[in-house]
Amino acid sequence: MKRNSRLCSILHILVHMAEAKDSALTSEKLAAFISTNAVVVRRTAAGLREAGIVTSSRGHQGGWQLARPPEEITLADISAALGESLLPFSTERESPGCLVEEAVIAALDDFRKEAERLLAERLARITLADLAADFRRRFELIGESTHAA
Amino acid sequence: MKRNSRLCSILHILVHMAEAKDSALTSEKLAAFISTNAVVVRRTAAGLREAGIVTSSRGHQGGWQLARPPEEITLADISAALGESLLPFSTERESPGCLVEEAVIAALDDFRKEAERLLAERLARITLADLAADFRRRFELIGESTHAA
DNA sequence: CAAGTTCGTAACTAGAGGAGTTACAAAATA
DNA sequence: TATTTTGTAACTCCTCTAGTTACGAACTTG
Repeated sequence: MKRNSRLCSILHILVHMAEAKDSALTSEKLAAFISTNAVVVRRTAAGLREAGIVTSSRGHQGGWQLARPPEEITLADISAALGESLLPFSTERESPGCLVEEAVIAALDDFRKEAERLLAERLARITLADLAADFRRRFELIGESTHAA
Repeated sequence: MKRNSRLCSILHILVHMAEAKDSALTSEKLAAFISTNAVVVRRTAAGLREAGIVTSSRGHQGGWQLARPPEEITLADISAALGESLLPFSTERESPGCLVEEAVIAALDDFRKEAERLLAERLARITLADLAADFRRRFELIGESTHAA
């Protein structure tokens, strides 16, 4: 898993979970989908579990599943669960008391607030089911997938 | 200068330049405003110069100035000159041929495109002159600034 | 023209952050 | 009970970026 591609990787494995329907997928299998390590998957997926997006179970036949139907999971939910802002610029005080800095920070904070609202609104329109449907459309057109769900 | 605060820092020194009107500010002075090193300022400001936002001159009385009136410099110009997307998530292929991945990447790329358009549109509404005006408003209210322009 | 300023840039160091890895305990199931 | 699988801590490794040092080039002023 390369840098800054967390959202992309997570969506990838979540769509695989959506396709797997009622059977659980192990961290090991999920990790293979995105060419990474099982521990990395558990680590990241733990955040999704806390957000109520996936569930995990141990032991035989254990693994990961969606906690609710993919129609009810939006990209906004997932993005929020990852806990990082999509706009990761920071507005930290460097020169306490400088009024120029205060004006700049005020403007940027306003912008960030508005921008995050806009982005979340857009992301909330896309569900995991939409992605899964697009996958199936591609599958029917081309007829193969290197690693089937 | 702390991580991910480049836009904020750059705006800070640009507003100082706007306030300095026709006299050039040295890298040394600009660096002090944002508690960093003169070389770091030159490095970053070089990008702004290439984008036609600032000019630099060497020797006595040399330093940095805005290349055009602050009314004509928008935050969108500056953000673009910094060369980094405000949405730094990446969509790299991990599993070539996987149709799930293709569907995810297609959706994210669409989202990114639309999001960048929206953000640029918002940033284009704010000019350096707006920030400078807000600074002066604050200055008149409180009446002091720890490091005057 | 000489002295002093200031930028331009290359080269290196240092530190932070995140992924990858190993190891092992805990829980679940067959 | 044996096996599977998650949970998590601890560590290494890699990459990115800021910070720093050093020195040459360009410019101004007296």
